[in-house]
Amino acid sequence: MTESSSKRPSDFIRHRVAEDLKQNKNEGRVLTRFPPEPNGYLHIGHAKAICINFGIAADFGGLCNLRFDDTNPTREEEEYVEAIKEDVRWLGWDWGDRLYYASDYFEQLYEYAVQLIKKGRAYVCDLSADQIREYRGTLTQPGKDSPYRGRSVEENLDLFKRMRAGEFKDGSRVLRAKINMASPNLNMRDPVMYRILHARHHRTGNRWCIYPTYDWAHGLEDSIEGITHSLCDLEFENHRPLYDWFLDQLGVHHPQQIEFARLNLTYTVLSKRKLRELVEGKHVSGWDDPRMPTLSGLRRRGCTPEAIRNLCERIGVSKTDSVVDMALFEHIIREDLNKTAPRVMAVLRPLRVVIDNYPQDKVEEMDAENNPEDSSMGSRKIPFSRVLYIERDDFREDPPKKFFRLTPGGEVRLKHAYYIKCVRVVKDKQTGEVTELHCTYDPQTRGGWSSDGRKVRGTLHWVSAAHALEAEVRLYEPLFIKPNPEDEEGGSDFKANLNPNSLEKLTSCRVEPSLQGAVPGSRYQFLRHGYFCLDTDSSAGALIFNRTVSLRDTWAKIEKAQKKGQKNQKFLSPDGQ
RNA sequence: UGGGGGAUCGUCUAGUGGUAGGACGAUGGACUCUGGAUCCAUUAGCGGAGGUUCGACCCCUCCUCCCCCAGCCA
Repeated sequence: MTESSSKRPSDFIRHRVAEDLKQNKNEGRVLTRFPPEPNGYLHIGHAKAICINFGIAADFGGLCNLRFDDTNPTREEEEYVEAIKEDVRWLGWDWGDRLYYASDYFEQLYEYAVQLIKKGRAYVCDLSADQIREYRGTLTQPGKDSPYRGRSVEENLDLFKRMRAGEFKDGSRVLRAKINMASPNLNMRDPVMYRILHARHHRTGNRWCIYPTYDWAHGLEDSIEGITHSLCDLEFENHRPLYDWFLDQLGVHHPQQIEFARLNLTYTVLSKRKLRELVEGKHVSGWDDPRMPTLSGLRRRGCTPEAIRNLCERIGVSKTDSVVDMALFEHIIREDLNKTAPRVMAVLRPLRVVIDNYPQDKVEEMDAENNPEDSSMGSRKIPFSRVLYIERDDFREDPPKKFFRLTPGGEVRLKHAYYIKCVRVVKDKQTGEVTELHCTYDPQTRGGWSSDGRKVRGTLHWVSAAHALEAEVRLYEPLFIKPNPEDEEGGSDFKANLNPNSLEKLTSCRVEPSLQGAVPGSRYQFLRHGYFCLDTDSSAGALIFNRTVSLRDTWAKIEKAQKKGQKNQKFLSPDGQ
C-alpha cells in the first residue's frame, strides 16, 4: 500500500474500496479502468475521471486499464486513439501494457449473446427503431411486448447468426434482452444488445456488421478484464440494474459499478458535442485552441499536468451536481507556475522612454534573478541602454489616487536597473497621444537600490529598445460571458453567450533578449503580467506567446473600485441621499 | 401523477448522535525591487416543518427544490 492509502480515505468511493479491501473482496485486488470512446478529444472533465480511476488504483496498490470503448464504428476514428493516449500520458498516468479495445472482445461478446439466447433471455426483434420507441411506453406508462418476443430459441439463434452473416439490412433487426417491458426503469424494457451496422470499423475492418450497444458490452468488458470497481458518472446510475442483470444472467465476474458527479466549470462547456460544435462552427481554431477546456488546448495554453491533477484532487469526489469556480483552477495554475516558471521581462504595449542623462552608446548588463521563489534557478544578464520601452499602462500624465507608477516629475524603479524620473512628455500633436517619455536616471541606484534610504513605491518592468526581441502575445479571456453558458433565454443556445473578446492578439510586443531560442511549450512568468507559454506555432524568427493566466492584479481591483465610487458619487443627490 | 439520485459558507468539500472544519472567492491589514508571492485577520453555511433523544447536519415522518432516464449514442 502506498502512503496515501494509510491516510483516512478522502471520499465516498475510497471509503467503499477500503471497506471492500477490509472484507477481502476480490482477493484484495483493485483494478479500475478508464474507458474513453475514441470519437473526440479529451477535456478536463475526462481528467477528473482519469484521476479518479488511476488515482484510486494507485492509492490502493492496484492498477488501472486504458480501454477504448469502440463499439460504434460510425463515429469513431483511429486519429482520436493516439490523441487520447498522448493526453493520458501527458497527465502523468501509466497503463503499462494494459491497453485494451472493446473491439477485441467482439467474438467473446457474441458468444455471451448466444448463451443468453439459449437461456431464453434474448431475442431477435424485427420492429423498426420507431416502433421500438412506441412499444417502449413512456415514463409514466408501461411498454408493451414486441410481437417477436415469443420467438423460439432455435429461431432466435438462426436469425442472430444470419444477422452476423450480413443477410439483413441496417436497422431491420436487433437483438434484445428479454427483461420486463413494464419496468419503471426504461433501461430494463428489453434493451437493444446488437444493431446491424454495415460500417467499417477502425480496427476490425469489415469483419462485423453487427455491433454491441454500450449497455450490453460495457459490463462484460469490465468483467473480462477482471475489473473490481467500475467508476463512471452519475448518468449511468439508471443503467446499473441492467449492468448487474447481464452479469448475473451470465454468472461471470461481477465488478461493482460506482457513480460520481462529473466535473463542471464556470465560463466553459464540458461536453464533446458542444466542443465539437465550437470547432466545426469555427468559433475556435481547433480542438487544441488555447481557449478550449480540452487537455490539448490547456497544454497549448501553458497549463501544467500537475495543475490539472491538483485541481482534480482538490475538488473532491461526490454525488452532488456541482460547478467548480474557474477561479479555483486559475489559483492552482498560478500556485504551480509561481514555483516553476522563470521570470522574464516583456513589454506588451510599448511606450518609448529615453534616458536623457545616460550615455548614447553605453550598454550595461544588469543581473536579474530567474525566480525569487527558487534561488537554484539562478540568474541572467539583461542589457540596459539609453532607449527603453516600458508598459504604456505604467505611465499616467494625470494619475489617480494610489497610482504608484510613472508620472510627470515622479520617480520609479526599473526592475533590476535604476531609479528614473520623468522630466518631459512628448505627445502627438494631432491625437494628443503620449508617444515618448524623457527621463533621467540616478547612477547611484544601480541594481535598483539607493543608499540614502529613499522610498520608491513603483517598480516597473522594461526592455532595452535596441536589444529587445519582437513577439506576438495572445491574451485569452473566458470563452463565454456567463458563468453558466447554458443560461440563455432568447431561444438560441449556449453559443449566444460566446465571448467576442476571448482572444486578443498583440503584435508589437517586446521581450528581453534571453528569450532568443526559447523552445515551444516553455513557460515563463512575464513580470507583473502573468504566466505565458511559447506557442507551438512559434518559430525562431517569430515568437508567439499564449497567456496561460494573468497574475493577481490588485491595482486593477483598486482602480475598478475607484471608478465605481466616482460613478456612485455622480448619482447621489445634492443632499447626499 | 413512473423510476433513480442529490441538497452543508457565494463556490467546491469534510464531518454523519456530543463545540460545523478546510480550500477558493470576497473584504481588511502586514510585508515586498513583481500592486506578484508570502503572512495574518474578517466574512459566510447544515433547504423547510414536525418527531425521537439529555443532546440531531447526522436517526424517523412529511414537504420543497435540483439533476438523470422514453438513442438501434456512450
